[in-house]
Amino acid sequence: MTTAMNQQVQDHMELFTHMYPGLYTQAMPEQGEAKVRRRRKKSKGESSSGCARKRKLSEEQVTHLELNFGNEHKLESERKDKIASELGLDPRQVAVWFQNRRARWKSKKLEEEFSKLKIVHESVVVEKCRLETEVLTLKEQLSDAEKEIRRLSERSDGVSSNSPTSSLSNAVDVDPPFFGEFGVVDGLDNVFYIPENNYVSGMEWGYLYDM
DNA sequence: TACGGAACTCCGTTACATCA
DNA sequence: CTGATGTAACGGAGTTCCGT
Repeated sequence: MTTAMNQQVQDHMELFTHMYPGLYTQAMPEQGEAKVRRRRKKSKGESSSGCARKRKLSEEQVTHLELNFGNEHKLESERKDKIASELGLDPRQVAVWFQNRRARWKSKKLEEEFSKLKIVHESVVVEKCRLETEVLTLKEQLSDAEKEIRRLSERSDGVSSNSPTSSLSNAVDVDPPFFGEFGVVDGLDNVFYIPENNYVSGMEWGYLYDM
């Protein structure tokens, strides 16, 4: 359909609304009838049998409603009547539009919230994987370190005066261990290992020594 | 204070229009 | 023609407010 035709149809519809303001509410019961309302039934061929119905609001009406919705999502009675009279709609239509708009807004908001949470969840999963890998690596290193300690202590059994422990300890007192080396603070109970792929900054190194 | 009714909300659903 | 999608409108249940 062309734009001109669209405009023509819209104009026609607007005129129609002004001429028959009650048309779209004819199926709506009065407030007192609320409790005896029945489920709507299919109305096959209703539109083709001369009983014209306007299903879509005009662009102008929607724009005006959107503007009002942007200001305030809730709709007080006075405001509803005002908007309805401004747009030539039934107040009930305005109320229904706001209700549906709130529902759309809510579901959109939920979708956005879901997307955000999904991103956070994905990054947490990645971090968890990384930490699990790190734990495995550290366990391996710990096992190696324990083996090395055992080996050194076995060797030191014969040479007590010049033990590797004391020499390692002396080395630590002078220089921090290079990456991939063992360090010892206050004896064998505090042997630690600096992996080659682990960056330890000067500050962190200081904390290690403060332990 | 308790109660009933009007008027509102939300949720789920239905009916219809439109489009690919 | 048909299925998917968007949206106006409905039905029901719950809540709030107000008069009696």
